[in-house]
Amino acid sequence: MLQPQQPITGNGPSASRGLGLNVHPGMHPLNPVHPHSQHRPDGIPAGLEGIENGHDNRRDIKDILQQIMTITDQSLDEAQAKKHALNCHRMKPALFSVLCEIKEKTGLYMRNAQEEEPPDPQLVRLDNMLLAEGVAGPEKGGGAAAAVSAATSSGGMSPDSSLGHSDYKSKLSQIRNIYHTELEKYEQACSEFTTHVMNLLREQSRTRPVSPREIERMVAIIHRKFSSIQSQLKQSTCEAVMILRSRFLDARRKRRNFSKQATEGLNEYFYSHLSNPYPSEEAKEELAKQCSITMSQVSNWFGNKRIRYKRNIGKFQEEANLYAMKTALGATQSEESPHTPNSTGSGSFSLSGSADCFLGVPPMNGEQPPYHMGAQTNGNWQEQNTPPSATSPGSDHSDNSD
DNA sequence: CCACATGATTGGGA
DNA sequence: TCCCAATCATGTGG
Repeated sequence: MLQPQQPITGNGPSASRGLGLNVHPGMHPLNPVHPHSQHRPDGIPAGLEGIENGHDNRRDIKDILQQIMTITDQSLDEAQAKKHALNCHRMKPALFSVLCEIKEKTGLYMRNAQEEEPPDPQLVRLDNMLLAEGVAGPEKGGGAAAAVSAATSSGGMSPDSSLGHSDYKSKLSQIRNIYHTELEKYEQACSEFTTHVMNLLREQSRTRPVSPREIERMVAIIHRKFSSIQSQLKQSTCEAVMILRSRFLDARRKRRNFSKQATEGLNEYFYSHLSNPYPSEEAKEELAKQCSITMSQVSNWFGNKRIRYKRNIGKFQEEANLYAMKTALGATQSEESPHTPNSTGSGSFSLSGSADCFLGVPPMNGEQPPYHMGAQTNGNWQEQNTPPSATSPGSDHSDNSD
């Protein structure tokens, strides 16, 4: 493609002697001038004897540039050879100084002002989450276990769910392993690529000015690129963990009925405070402790209970009677009831409790509802929506609204 | 498998 | 923030 009329395989001595930095003042890196301005005939070095004017000089440089530009089109061997030839070319120092000049003029040196990259908040979030889940960070095994135990304790699950735990843990460690191998791969690729680029730059620094700062900057750019890939890995790992979590730990999906004692305790409270079945914070806490469930579960339970009781009082008559009897028995047998006072401000729980229940529980059979729960429930908490009596065909609590 | 029970979630209101 | 009401999703008994 290019036909150099002159041997580009200039020998070392001729190169250093020819266009040596000290020969052509215009080419001195410390005092660079534009390449096209170097046409002084008296500056012609020994290597260019035979060429009389600057016109040929320009041709010379043009040739070199062309060779450089086309070097990528050639095969590796070819390019390698050409590279070597160019490196030894007598005009190389001149080119170098010109490049220095261009670089200085275009201010490339200065462009590294912004190098403090702010930490990506998204990445930080992912890192934190992976750390919290026990995927990232040191192998402590505490992450998964802690998460599981937290979920269990809050769910009030029975120990039989430990089966799910081991499954969860093994799946999590699987994710963890994949994550770490991938991460390692990325890191290795990153460092390989970095060293490669650094070597390249170092080599290029022979022909063009490359400051260490530039190398640093390039390394930083490479790291940024790789870290964006890494953040994708982290993102997908997070997603996998979330899916795993939701599958194994989502309380809703893994709903467990409360234990019999827990339900009993809750029902006891409910029916003994039927007039105002809204446990205070302290009462909820107490119930939660007593039933080994969380406070929000207590709240949920009471919310569900109230609405379902209200919706179909007839259906709950029997249950109400049962608990009324229970509390009544407890109250009569021991004046001091074992559980804590309610905090509804209604004074002594035992009294109010039994009162609540007794008021509306005359007979023992819940079949006929001759008594009206609504009557004794002075609280208006259930008076509003009795209209849809369709749900309770058997119960005649239609008049409980008064 | 079906119907019902039940704990949890959600959206709106006060 | 609590509660209600509706709804979801699972548990359970027949």
